[in-house]
Amino acid sequence: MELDTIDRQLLNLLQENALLTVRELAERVHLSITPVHDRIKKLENQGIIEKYVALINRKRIGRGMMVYCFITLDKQRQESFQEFNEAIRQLPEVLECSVVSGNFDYLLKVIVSDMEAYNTFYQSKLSVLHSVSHMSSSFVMEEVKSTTQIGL
Amino acid sequence: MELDTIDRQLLNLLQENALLTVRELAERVHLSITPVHDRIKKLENQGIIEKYVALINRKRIGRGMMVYCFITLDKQRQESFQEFNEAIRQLPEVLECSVVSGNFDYLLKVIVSDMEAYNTFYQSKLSVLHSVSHMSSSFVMEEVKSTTQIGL
DNA sequence: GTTGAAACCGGTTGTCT
DNA sequence: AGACAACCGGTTTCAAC
Repeated sequence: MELDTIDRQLLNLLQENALLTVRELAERVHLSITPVHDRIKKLENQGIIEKYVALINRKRIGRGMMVYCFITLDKQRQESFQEFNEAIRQLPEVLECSVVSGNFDYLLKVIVSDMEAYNTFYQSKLSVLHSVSHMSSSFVMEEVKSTTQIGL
Repeated sequence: MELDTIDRQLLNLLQENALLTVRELAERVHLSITPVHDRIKKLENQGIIEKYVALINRKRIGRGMMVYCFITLDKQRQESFQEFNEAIRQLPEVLECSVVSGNFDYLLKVIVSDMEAYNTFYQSKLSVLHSVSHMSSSFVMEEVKSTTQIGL
């Protein structure tokens, strides 16, 4: 169950590039192919490695705008959160949504093509949700860092 | 340069699962292997597909805490932003960092093991940066949605 | 665009130490 | 647990249509 140094190295390498061959991985961690193969399968079966995905460049496919959205719900109704969560999961523009502590209830990361698209999204998909009581938007002007790699 | 329906389908499929074989992809988009192979290579060469990575479950490797951090810089000094950007890129705990519009300058997504680790990170790595003038933290209590897939 | 063939390479498995 | 070898299935390239 516990990860040793080799496992951590493998996870670091695979988070960087999932196409590395078992042979290459084996060379980098100074083991032979078999144990590396077994370790990777184990990490997959344990659910530590969740999936392998392609990351695409959003700007090159016309998704130049990224916006963080802060939302507060009307907490009068008990079912507000459930309803809101389910609605959000259906929206492809929302890549991340978390319930957070602080001055608002939710923090969303939204990706759209431009300001016009954001306006449409905002007015016809977000503000339309009954449970929303307050919203505010913060537009991304520069991405200083963006990675999926959890350092180990 | 423009993406057609087939390209978008391929990107959707590969964003969901990068291990799909060319044969499987070909079946799903109703083409033969050759053009699908060529299209994928083209998307890679154009930089539309940036990389293939393994996504790992942070909770299963002891990174149970996620925090959004809002930072305002002291703008007296011209070089503040450059310095801060470079410092942030070196911190493995910071997965995302953006310059944003609104009441603060930066929004960071930070991943650590627990509150103690966050406290250490906060005090010895963030507040230590000269350019920082104000900080506030918002702790993630529930991840409603978390995906890398940009819907096409 | 499609099909089919060939070469090559990596994953996978079994067996050995 | 790690090393070695054989097999299978995939990718990749090519030719022809």
